[in-house]
Amino acid sequence: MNESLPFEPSPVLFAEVLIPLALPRNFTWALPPELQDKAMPGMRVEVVLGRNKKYAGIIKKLHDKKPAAFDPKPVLNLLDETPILHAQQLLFWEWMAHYYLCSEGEVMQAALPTHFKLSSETILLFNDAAGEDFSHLDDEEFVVAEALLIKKELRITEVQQLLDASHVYPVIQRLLEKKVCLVWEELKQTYKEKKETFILLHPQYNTDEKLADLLNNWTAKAPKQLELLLAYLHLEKTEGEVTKSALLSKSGASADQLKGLVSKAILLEEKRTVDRLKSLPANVSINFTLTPAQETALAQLQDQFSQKAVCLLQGVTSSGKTLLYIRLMEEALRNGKQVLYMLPEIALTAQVIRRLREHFGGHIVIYHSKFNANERVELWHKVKSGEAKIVLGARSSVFLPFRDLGLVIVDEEHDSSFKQQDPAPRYNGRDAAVFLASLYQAKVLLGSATPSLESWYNVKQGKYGLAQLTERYAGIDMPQIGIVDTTGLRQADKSRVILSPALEEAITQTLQKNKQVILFQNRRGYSPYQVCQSCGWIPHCKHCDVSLTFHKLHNKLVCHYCGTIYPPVVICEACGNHDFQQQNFGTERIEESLVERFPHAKVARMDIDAIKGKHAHDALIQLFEQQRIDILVGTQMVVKGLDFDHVQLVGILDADAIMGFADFRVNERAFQLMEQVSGRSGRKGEQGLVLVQTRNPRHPVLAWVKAHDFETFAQAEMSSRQQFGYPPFTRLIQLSFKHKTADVVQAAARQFAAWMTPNFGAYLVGPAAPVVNRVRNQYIMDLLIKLPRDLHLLQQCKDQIQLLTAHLHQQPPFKSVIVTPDIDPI
DNA sequence: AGCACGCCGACT
DNA sequence: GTCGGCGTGCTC
Repeated sequence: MNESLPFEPSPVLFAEVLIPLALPRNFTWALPPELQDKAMPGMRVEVVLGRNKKYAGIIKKLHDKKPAAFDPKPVLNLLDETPILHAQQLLFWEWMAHYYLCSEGEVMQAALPTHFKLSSETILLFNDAAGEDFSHLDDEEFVVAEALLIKKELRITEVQQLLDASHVYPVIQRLLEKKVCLVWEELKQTYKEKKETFILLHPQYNTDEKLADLLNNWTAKAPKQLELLLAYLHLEKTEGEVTKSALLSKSGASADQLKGLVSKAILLEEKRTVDRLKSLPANVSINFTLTPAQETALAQLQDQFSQKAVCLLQGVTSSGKTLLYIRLMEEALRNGKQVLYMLPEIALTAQVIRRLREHFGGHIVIYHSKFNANERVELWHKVKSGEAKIVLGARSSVFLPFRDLGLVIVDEEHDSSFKQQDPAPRYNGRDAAVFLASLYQAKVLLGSATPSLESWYNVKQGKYGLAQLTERYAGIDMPQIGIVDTTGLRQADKSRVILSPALEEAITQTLQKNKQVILFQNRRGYSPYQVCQSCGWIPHCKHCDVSLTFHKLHNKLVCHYCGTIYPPVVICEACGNHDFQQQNFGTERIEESLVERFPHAKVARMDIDAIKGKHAHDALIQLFEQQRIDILVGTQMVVKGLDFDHVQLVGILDADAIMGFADFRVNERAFQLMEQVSGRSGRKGEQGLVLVQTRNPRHPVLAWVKAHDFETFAQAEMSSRQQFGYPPFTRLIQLSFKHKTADVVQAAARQFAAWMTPNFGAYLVGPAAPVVNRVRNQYIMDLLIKLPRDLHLLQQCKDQIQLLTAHLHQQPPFKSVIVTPDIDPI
């Protein structure tokens, strides 16, 4: 019966496991017989890596090929009974690691909620073999040894409580040497279900009669308890169920009074597991009609989706793109599919959420950076089971384990915040979403008023479908744009002008009409700093090649690159003078001068410094919506995801700061930004006005913005991109080399470039030192590669980069040079 | 990412 | 003479 047949599948013996680390390749563990028929890809396993470090890894593959080069260690445990993700996630992670040149472990690290990752905790075990003779121990060692003898094991935190927390490690070290104890690592499950105590009426009063009996015969004693009981009965009637905390806070009773009722067996306490994500009724209400223009666009999209996986919806600001999204989402829902709606984090405002909740209620879940780890685990499960139908989230929501994804919407698709900059994986959420969708045969809708040139190119190539909305909703005109030439204008103190007379006049008029004003200030290059009045010296960071930003609120200097905080400078390091001034050209300074000039207007500031936490942001938006603020000054935040009905005037205070960057995307960014900003002006009722202050009024971008002419802009920009060999006509890869010695990075980068030259010499730019050439005491060199659009060449180049990086690390002088590839840098 | 091993400087 | 710094390499 059980003889082995020649074609019988061999038993699965090994598991390729992903570990949340930047390992160069995936590792393999052996599955002990008792786990072999339970293990499945996507389940977490407990494994030991190295001496005794434990990790929760994820099984990627099961196989029976014994590795030749090493003897795999055994998997200790299966941590899940069912996989925590779908097969698509593993494929998605693999693609991302390959495409963005990082390890699958790094992708896993970014993808999984922290509580799935489990941290290991060091445990001290008593070594029975050492015996109980502690005479050779000093006082502190003795204390720990005694405790260990009794408890047999201690965690580090417990040892810290036993001793003076400052020096537990040396003591543990000595105990280890004297063999009194052993260490072991234990995996700690950090996800905790949320429990809440509910209050119930004791079953002995389960009929009205018995209850009435109890109330009628209440003794004169304990009137407070009677009061509490009545409060309970009221709450129970109105809310259905009563939690302990709600009862106590609403009745104002004390915990002791409740305890009294419980001990008399009148009320009962019961602990129940509850859901952290409050659920709303899950009904769909689509109760609006589309304009003819919207209907046409919707039909176009539906038509194109029959042939194309990705469509672009280009619609001018307030053309009602969201209504089309809602229609498509509803359609996906009707087909039993899930929807991922991605937008830039900063645009994920209460206003946007409220608007979608109106239509989809409890079908929508939100995923953003303010979520805590426990909430993320619960959301993960809801998405995996398919219970959550629509996910509204930022970049990282592409990692959620969709069961049956039917539609992905990437709103504000051009936004650069979809690209993750710092820790690997340096992925673009929009592009990753397109790939993810392909795994589910789902459709992707990219939406923007000012599409990225990459997406526009894909439309022109026929790869993406297109629908356009060229007029604003409800027949509002596009705002009128005025260019204010500030050349020659100077403030009394000779500093650059903040408010031109023209803008001041426009503000006055707008305020007179009881309308609101938004003033936009690009933050870059406008951070407050300290400067010596005698010699112009500016304090710099000790570890980075940047000047320090002055934070007025905390009266501190801060390095925005490494985060180091310094006290304000009093003595100039260059000339010894004591004459320091704070230059603050930021929104703060603008706010000050507005208050001065418009003393009766209510002015508020919205930037990272003024907004602490999401709630302050939402609160400020509400105040502005309710017209309790007249003038709102801010950075990017004021233009994303917000619609205000009474804004009549938008001022762009310094367009030169937007247009003056030395980077090939300046024009694209400038156009996008100004178009987005001006879109805030003129909603209900009349046409809005936008005033752009510049010293370069003939800049071509301004003309396109003035005409709201995306297509002409795109055409012009495309031809210059083509001419200079930039995306979308090429693919970029940026390599950063970092090392603590300037000469070493330089040599390494040059060496690397020299090795690349035979195959890719024509495409290299640099190596060169970036503008900020030292961060955290590491010198930096950048090498840019501009590849023609050719998938084979791209792959070849990536392979070559990985090979040469390994090769570089074999050269003794370059061993510790860090090489970071950035694919499709922004 | 940890962690151990190993080779050079500032102390008992 | 030793303690300890961190540079380097390895972990299935």
